Amino acid sequence: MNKRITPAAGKRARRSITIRDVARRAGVSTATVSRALANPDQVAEATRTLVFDAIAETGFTPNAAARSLRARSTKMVLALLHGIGDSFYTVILNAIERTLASAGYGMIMGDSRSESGRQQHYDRLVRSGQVDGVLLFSSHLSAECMAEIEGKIPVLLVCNAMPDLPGLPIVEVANRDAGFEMTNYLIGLGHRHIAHIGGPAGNVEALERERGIAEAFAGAGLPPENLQLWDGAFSFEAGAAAAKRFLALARRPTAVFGASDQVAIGFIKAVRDAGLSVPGDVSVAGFDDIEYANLFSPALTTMRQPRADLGRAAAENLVERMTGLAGGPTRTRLPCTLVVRDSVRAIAPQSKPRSKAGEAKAPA
Amino acid sequence: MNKRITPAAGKRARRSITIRDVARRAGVSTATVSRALANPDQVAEATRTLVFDAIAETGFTPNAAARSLRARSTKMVLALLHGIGDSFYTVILNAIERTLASAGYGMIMGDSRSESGRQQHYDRLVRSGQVDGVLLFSSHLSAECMAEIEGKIPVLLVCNAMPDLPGLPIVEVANRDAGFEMTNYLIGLGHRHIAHIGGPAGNVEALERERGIAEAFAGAGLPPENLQLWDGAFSFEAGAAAAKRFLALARRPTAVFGASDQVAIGFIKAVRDAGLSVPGDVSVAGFDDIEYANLFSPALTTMRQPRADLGRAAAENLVERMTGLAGGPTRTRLPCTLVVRDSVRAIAPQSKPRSKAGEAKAPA
DNA sequence: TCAGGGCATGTAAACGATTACATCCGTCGA
DNA sequence: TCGACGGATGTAATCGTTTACATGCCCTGA
Repeated sequence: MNKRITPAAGKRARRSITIRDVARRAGVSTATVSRALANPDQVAEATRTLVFDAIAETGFTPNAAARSLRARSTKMVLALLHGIGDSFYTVILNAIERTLASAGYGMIMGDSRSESGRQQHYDRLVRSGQVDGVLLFSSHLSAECMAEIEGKIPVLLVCNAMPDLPGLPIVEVANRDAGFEMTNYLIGLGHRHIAHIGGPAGNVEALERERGIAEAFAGAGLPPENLQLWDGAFSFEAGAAAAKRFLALARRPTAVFGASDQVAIGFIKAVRDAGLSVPGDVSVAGFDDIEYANLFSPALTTMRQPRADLGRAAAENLVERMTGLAGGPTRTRLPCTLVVRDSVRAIAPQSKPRSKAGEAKAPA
Repeated sequence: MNKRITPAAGKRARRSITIRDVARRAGVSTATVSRALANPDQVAEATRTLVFDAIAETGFTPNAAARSLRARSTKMVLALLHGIGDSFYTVILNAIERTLASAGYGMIMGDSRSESGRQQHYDRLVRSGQVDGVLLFSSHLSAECMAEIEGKIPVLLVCNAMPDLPGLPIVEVANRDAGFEMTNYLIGLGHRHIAHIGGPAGNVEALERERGIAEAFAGAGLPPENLQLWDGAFSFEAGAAAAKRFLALARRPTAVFGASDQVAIGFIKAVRDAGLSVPGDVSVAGFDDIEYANLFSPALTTMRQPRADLGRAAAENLVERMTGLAGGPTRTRLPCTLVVRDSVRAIAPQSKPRSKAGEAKAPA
């Protein structure tokens, strides 16, 4: 009953506990142990407890490498970002990790900034069969790599459509609708002259929003020249740059809509440094609803992206694909919600002497 | 010379390209291919090019599972956090990923919040030999797991000393010095009544800082009752709670030092909601220098933690341990730097009628 | 001429699981 | 009573590398 430890045992590098040890101890074959672990109801009740006891006594944990080698599956997912530091993604990642873990998957995090052959590093990672699935946030694998794993390893885009990868499934936000709703809100508050600070050049998500913005603008019968769509980026700096542009304008928009909260905050800071007040002199809306949106002064009116939901949806969708269960929808769009705070205000009705006789709502 | 593809080849699930294929193509043995890859100078020049050509032609990538199984090393590291969403850690993680990747390691990110057997999940991950090293941020592996991997898999703490795990190597910031320096700075500005909003109960890092604070206070010959060390946490809410406490005080400190920027911001928000101004009525300093410290109004005076350096140091240290190269120092403390912005101001010399005759410096 | 020492390479045994196939045994229906 | 069947288990091949050991060769020094 008691295990004797041979005198030499302490000396030699102790071999790890394998399925054989368990099998021997339980008096069964390794096949039975493996089955007891993978399909418990395939082995007889009595044998099963025998096996589980032996496992508990030996402290056995199946070796992941051996398992992967034989079963051709690693239970790992690669999440590839472009800059891990971006606080927007952390909430999404959090939800992804949670969902993956409860499905038994681990998450490898990679950053594909191109310096020092980083992309090559992650190419190799997936080509060497180290992951069962890939989540692409704002970055690519190489084209060859994508071609090689096509049909073998599922790839899913998160919040970042890629025009050059049309076939890939994607989980994102209903960008058009979000742009539409925010613009309607601004128009409803009396704003007739609006600017949007866009995302980085070519960003499909931001373009979609602009589409929604333009549609709302046109839908309200406002003249297109009153809508300015500036190019930008999702950064603070882009907000500051837009502010410079804004301040130089002879006739300034009464409301500015940023492609992200960071942009909006950067804009507000810069515009305030120039002596203007927000929302006194100009209303500013953001996008995303990051943590600081509510802590900033003025607290930011913004469109909330349901980041936890996005993460969960992405992970669930990917898991379905990895387990071969048909796979969820190929394009998932979750709705945003308008969050009203202090950085946007209704416009005083002393707006420009209007030549066209439009509406004439009574001010509050 | 040309490879003929058998008619059936398209039908059957195509076997992956193995080292055998390369060996056959190059006319050498698999051992030679393996050697050409691992120790290029062990094989003759001519053979080497033969092998590399064959690799290029076949598009071979070594299978990670097989390699790990045989070589007993996965080139993977687990970074275990307690809440991935914490923006403080993302910069550190960024640096870690960068450093690990350039050393050929991948990074698995895990969150050990205890819900739904998460800890068990990551215990299993490391026990199954899936990683070569572990970085612990603010969380534990189970005690049994720690015992099991002791001496086999290096574990390193990052910015989070654990009183119950005394033996582990750690990379952190020089907390005592940081507390000391900030306090001296405040005292130098004329503050004689200071409060510190501490970290969560039992947090060693925050306690170290308090030690530095108390030493600076005592060193300046100030009465200990003028220093208040409140318990708290690193969150916004903790800042707001501290504000409530602060506002209820009959005689309020003139400077409040938060254990994190989030705490400081939470404090400022709450105190301002109550009608006070910062730094007009009370000076507030933070800790960390997160991104928003500079964007907040007033821009936060704070101690900067060199997060990128911390990450790099941690990763480098761990890599040394994993490769068996003796291993870096067991306790690394990087210095913080004082960042002066707008939330702290020199105190007007109309301070309380002092009973004790202390110093009598001339005001500026 | 030959032993011996390197070097380059090949042979084949691991690594530790999964799983197709074989085997055994008890039961049931005819 | 016998054959068929099916459930539980065992046997052994397999996954794709790495690496200890063996081999063959050339060269050098005695």
